[in-house]
Amino acid sequence: MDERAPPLDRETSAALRPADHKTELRLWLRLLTCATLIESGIRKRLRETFDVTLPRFDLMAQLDKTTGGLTLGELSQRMMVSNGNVTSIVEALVGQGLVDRRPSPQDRRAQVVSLTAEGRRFFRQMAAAHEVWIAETFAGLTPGESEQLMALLGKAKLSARSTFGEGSRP
Amino acid sequence: MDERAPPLDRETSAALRPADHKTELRLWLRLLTCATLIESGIRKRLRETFDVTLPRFDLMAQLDKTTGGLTLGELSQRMMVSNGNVTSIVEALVGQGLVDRRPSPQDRRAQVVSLTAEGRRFFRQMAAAHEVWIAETFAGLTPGESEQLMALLGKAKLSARSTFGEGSRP
DNA sequence: CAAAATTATTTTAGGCCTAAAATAAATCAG
DNA sequence: CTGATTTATTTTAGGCCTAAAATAATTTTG
Repeated sequence: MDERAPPLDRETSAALRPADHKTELRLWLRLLTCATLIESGIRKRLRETFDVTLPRFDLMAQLDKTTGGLTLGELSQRMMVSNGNVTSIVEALVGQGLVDRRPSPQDRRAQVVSLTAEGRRFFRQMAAAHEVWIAETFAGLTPGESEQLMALLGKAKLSARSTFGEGSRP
Repeated sequence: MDERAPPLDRETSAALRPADHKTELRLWLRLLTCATLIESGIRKRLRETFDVTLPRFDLMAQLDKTTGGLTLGELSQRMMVSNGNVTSIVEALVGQGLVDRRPSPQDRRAQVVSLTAEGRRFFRQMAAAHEVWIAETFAGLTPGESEQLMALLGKAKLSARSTFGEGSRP
């Protein structure tokens, strides 16, 4: 009996070899590069123009979207950062007088955070500039392309969520 | 003479009002959410499976792509992080015996960093798992969609680079 | 009701990250 | 060649971030 294995055809050997996923890898790197590039740019402009950090801006943005404030836990979930992290950012913003923090009337464990009048004024000013910067960032895409990108990222988000589980932010 | 201004038609009033860029804003938030979601997932798996941090994995990935190593400056540029940051990550990896650092023969200011044999072995093992995780992450997209997303992110990258200036990584 | 489990937050230890200042070596200009 | 500039890295000060442990209040369960 012939002991040698028969030669494998192309399909079979490809199926046995661990599939390579270079395409997905490149896609991930490109997505990450885009995000990092924009994030650094925005961070720099916020610092230079308003002397504010990006996490503080983000936190204020969450508060500006609501009426009546948010608890630390809600902030943590929406910002997709850890609980303890929110504690310290809020601490800093309270120190700057931009944010208010008081115990929840319903739940004595919880703290409700909201923008002060000054905080809201300041945030709105920053938000206006921020909006223009972001528009500039994507100016190289036609409206149709932006729409497509939005849709594809929506699919990617669902796909990623299903592999890594819920990571908050609706 | 009639003192009242004539009523503005829809086009004109839209042109006078500062344009709103809610679409681009939503696009940016979605891009950021995707990146954060995937990054957190990968970070967690790297920690649980290999007890390694993402920045260390990234640094080793850069080294694995080259022969002959990279200087700290090259690493900093390719990883899109600050110089001082690279110094400390390399420091940690040298301590773990995964990476080698020695003065450049050409330039006495520069240090050349490369993977040790153990580092390369370990990285290759991680890279195999990482590749599968990323493939899983994008499994919800058809090949055609991945290709489209890749192209659109390419345009977005160019556009962002042109507004924020070069942020390295080709 | 009281013990157990859950939930909201804070604390702790440690790593990542940046900007800006400080070193030190290489290159340039006269 | 020498002073001035540029380049590669390190150091410093401070902020962000996480995981895990600790508190404290609420809810669930037996």
